[in-house]
Amino acid sequence: MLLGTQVLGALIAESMASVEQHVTMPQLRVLLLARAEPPVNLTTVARDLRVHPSNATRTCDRLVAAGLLDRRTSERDRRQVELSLTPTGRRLVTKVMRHRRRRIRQLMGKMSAADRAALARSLRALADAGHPDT
Amino acid sequence: MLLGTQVLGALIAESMASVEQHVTMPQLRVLLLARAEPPVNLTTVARDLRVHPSNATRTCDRLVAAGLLDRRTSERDRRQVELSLTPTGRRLVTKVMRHRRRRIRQLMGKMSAADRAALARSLRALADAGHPDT
DNA sequence: CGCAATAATTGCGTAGACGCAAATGTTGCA
DNA sequence: TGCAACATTTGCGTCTACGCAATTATTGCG
Repeated sequence: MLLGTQVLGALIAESMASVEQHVTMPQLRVLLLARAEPPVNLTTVARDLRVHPSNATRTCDRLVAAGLLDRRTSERDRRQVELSLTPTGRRLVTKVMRHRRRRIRQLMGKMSAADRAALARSLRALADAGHPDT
Repeated sequence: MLLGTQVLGALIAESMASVEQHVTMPQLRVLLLARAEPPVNLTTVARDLRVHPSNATRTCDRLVAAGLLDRRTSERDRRQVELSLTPTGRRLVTKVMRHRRRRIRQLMGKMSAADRAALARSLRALADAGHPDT
């Protein structure tokens, strides 16, 4: 069990780290969050990353500066900001995910078709367990 | 598939990050490496972490300062160093792994027994695929 | 209206990770 | 022996992450 997560962990860490993608883990997490449920406000980001709001602000600063994230003040509540991906940001996330998918496929390629199918089923069950909503 | 890795990824990242354990990811990776095949030399660490040797040195500096790692010059080749865990370091790694095991068990607790068994089997197959030796 | 609560930002300080270049010590081979 | 190759370290500079305290802008309620 731990062995499996060891492999997956290393794999995910590697592709998530998005080595050549020029984004750090916290940055990628913000992008993923912004992609999942836009528009996101800063408090949500801070809560999700479990960091102080000031850090969330600065991480977003960098993403905005990098042209990956769009930050605008909300119409409904002008205290809040609305964060969403720019087209470039969307492309980058897609690229990172594709890279990750490729690595996973590469690893799984060494398994038998049956094992592969079983793994997919199991991970789906795990996903359902860990993320009941949606 | 990706969903599953998403869940596992978050989980692993969280427990690996070893939030309250006072070690960073690179540090933990060094400790795990040193535990897996001691004694490790610095070049190996640098290669494994894919960083410049100077960084490996400094990460080890911190671990030594923290009393988690033992660094001594090799007898056979006095250019090299031999890195190994101190008792404290060993205890810490054990603690981190136990924490991680607990989190995994907690998550898997929400799955049916059958799903759980299937997942364990699949991950073992994955581990074998990604790590044929041993 | 006035004021407390809320959202975000900014200034400030700290720590870790990282790369590069230069320096040091050690080994092994011509 | 002498020198090139190797292992590690040190000095230096940069970047990101992070927390805390103080500040600004905005909202909503008594």
